[in-house]
Amino acid sequence: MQLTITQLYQKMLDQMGPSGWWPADSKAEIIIGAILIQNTNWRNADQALTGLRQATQLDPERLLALPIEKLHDLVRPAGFFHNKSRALISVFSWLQQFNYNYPAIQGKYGIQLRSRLLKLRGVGPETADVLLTYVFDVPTLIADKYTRTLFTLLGIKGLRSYQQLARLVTLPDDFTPAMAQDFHGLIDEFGKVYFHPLAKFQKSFLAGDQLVLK
DNA sequence: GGCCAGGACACCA
DNA sequence: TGGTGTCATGGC
Repeated sequence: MQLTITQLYQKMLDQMGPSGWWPADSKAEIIIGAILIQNTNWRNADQALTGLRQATQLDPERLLALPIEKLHDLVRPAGFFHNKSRALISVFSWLQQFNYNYPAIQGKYGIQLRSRLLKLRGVGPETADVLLTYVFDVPTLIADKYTRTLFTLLGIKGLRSYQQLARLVTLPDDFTPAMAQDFHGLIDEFGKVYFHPLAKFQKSFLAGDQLVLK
């Protein structure tokens, strides 16, 4: 059957229940997790997150106070430890200027917030959208690999890159932050089950569905 | 032992 | 704008 974005979200929610994403106890933990998970599996990222929690309680000030060698050692299990350590320092140093007042930052930058986030070292399109959605409560479609795979299987063509999907699709105006957060969680949870291997999609509750963009 | 996992960036045409 | 190589780790 034909589904709009909103109907797709509703169907996934009905079938799967709320995703509970992003699983974290604080904004800082979401930010750290979003950086550690870049091109890495969650097992590796979680190892690094656990180490950082023991060392800093995931407190930004304590993280920024770590000697660089110590930070490298803690981030190492997540891979790309040079890049990710630098990204953590870049993001939290910036946030520190605003005393980690997330609503104030969102208010200051408004719709320019995404482009501001993209200037931070180690923050690309996907991480920026994750931060917008889960840290700043700005509903955003996170056009990651799972989302592109799912949308492609639902009949949308030309989604080879992040930008291609991000340009093509934006969330409907009636999407609340909670809905956008849950939607991304549902897509990734779905992907982990049904895209290994790809053929399993044909046995899923979305088999045969087509996505219509407006 | 090769392959992959919820990217970002520099460099090139 | 779009394509390619590089950055690192741990589990399967």
